[in-house]
Amino acid sequence: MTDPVSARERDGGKAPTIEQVAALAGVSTATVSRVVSGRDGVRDVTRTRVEQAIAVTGWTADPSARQLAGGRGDEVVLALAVPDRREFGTDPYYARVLAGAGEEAARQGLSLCVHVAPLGELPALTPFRGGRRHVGAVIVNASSEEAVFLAGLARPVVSMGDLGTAVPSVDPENIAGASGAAGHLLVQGRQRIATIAGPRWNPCSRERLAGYRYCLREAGRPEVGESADFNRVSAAAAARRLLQASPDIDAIFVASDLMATAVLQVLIASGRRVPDDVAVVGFDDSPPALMTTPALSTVHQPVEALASLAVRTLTGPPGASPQDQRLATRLVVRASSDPPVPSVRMPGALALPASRDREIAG
Amino acid sequence: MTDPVSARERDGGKAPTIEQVAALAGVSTATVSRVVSGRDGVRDVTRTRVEQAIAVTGWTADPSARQLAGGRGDEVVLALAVPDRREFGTDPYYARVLAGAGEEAARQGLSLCVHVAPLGELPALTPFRGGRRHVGAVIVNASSEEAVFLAGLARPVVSMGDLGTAVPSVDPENIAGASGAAGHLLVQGRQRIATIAGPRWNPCSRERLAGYRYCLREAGRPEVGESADFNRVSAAAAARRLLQASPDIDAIFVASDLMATAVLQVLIASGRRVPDDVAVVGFDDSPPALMTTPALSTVHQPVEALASLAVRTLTGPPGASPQDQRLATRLVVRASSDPPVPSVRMPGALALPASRDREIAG
DNA sequence: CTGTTAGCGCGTTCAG
DNA sequence: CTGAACGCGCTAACAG
Repeated sequence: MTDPVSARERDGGKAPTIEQVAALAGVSTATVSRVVSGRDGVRDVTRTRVEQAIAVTGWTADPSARQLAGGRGDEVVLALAVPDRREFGTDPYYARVLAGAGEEAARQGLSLCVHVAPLGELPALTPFRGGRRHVGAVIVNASSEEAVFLAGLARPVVSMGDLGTAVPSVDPENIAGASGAAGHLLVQGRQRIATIAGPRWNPCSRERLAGYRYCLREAGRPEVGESADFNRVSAAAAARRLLQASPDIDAIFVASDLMATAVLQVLIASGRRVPDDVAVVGFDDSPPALMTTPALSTVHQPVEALASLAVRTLTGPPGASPQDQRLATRLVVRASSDPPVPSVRMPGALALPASRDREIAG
Repeated sequence: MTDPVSARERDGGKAPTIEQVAALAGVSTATVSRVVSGRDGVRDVTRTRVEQAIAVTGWTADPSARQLAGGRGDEVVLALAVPDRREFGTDPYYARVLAGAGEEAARQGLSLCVHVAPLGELPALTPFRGGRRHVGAVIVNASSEEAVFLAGLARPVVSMGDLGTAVPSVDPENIAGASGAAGHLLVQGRQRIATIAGPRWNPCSRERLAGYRYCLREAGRPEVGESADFNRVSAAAAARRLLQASPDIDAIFVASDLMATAVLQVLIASGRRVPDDVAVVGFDDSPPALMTTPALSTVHQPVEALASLAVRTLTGPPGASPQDQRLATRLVVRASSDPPVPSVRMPGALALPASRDREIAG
């Protein structure tokens, strides 16, 4: 669209090298290198001459050559483990992770390389077999065994999802978020609040379950729940089991919005009204929460910001960040849990802890 | 999870080089290179010795060094242009593209680098500034001006979305798909069939509009429609305008499922019943189509397969593929357009052209 | 069939 | 403040 094309055309499709730039500027390649590296110790006149030569030739340092010669990497790896390959395209969570990580990487002038592997097979991915072009990797859904292995390799690793002390991690405040959602249902006067939890192997879903339990226990209410796999099919099955076992529930906290969309459909198919008969609150605040009728109440988690933070942790000075960084969640009340049941209210019920939110689209 | 770690630990964190492998196998580095490149002209005994040495050391060729020396690239670039950065995490289309492209790249032992740019700024992305590590780029939402520019660069480029003769492209059969959707509504006896089209700048949405128009014109019916931007907010606004201008419509073909979820909500909010008063058919067969109540009828397009095909076109011999490769779509009838209105039926109506599909979850 | 040699393009010493 | 020389790890020619 500007110059590089003509530059490339005239020399027969070959990219210019640092040597040509140096020649054109009347300096040595070392000086060009100093200029582009932003190092000091170059006279202003010289620097300007070099910069002009760079502009004229449209030269860009070849990443391969730069890295071979000892330069730092210029790619960050995003390695996602999924139970099923299709899950990547199906669960909006991953797209949000990618959006956040990609934006932060771009801001730092880095490329983002995405790799998807079956659960438990992260270490087999090519990026982990070395290569100096990677500055490090953000890993998603890793087990702690995989994490310790990967942490033993040369490059730094940050996990999305707490893995103990194996590697640094970033996470939403799952316990507080889940407990807040359950509290919201409690305050409405809901009597029998169930949960549909995520899979056991996932640290986030364990924490959300813990938050739900904590809240109900404090309130002296019985826990009732099923667990599912963070996908719609298994969530629908779990919801059916739940209704079968406890037909009298009047609220459900679901560990992800994607699962909640399926739960909603099962409830409606069973003839129940939402929120009148049963209230539903999800977790994530992902796009599907706005697509259902009624729209889903949910616990907002800042997935993009978490992914971005993970990348910054990777590229920042090693050991500078806390072991497990947490970002706040926020309850978003929509039609699926609003208005509260008009009947019973808890004595001394608090005001609703969150603002209402009734957008139809977005 | 096996040897490389110990290998890396004993030599002080430095990766082994081809030279060490060669020494251990008692051959020259050139022979090791031949073995890993799978070239013939190596005695079986020698080859085996080398392979053992590789296994023992846990060596992997450094991609930077390999490329500097003239080897082929090992990354494919996926460059997506979006009107708004957030759209990447919001529209399931992109996740599906990524899933398909990533799977194919992995199958070929290549890495996938994802870059997102604002509409019209694709050429500014770093991958296009050269670098021998890329085998080529798949571009999404490029304009034809951008495409001709990018095609002028060294590496091959394939577009998702027809761009004329600028670059090779892959596409679903938009016209047939859209026309089939409209035909499905026609056959049901729907009287006033509207459309909500996608943005003008997008070739796919232009083709879908053309398919809709073709079908209605053939049937001698009036066209009525609005256009929106492939997002929920603008689709909801378009739906409201449509209902205002033509309150008597009884069917809408929407150019994407994401938009259709918003249209559905607007219809319901307006007091209309779906499908009884108004039938809705979307396009894509993306996950959101299954999340609504009623579930969305839609035109299935094989996004993953298209992305995979785009990658194969890139990595295959240049010029070996047709300029614009098309993959078939398929109408999926769900509750939002089923059953047909019981009232009027067209004389000589055909049988429904597609199988029914009533899954609640997936 | 295999070894030797010569770069690939750049960062980084070390002299000057 | 700047330049000359070296080498990163590998592949591609050519010899043998």
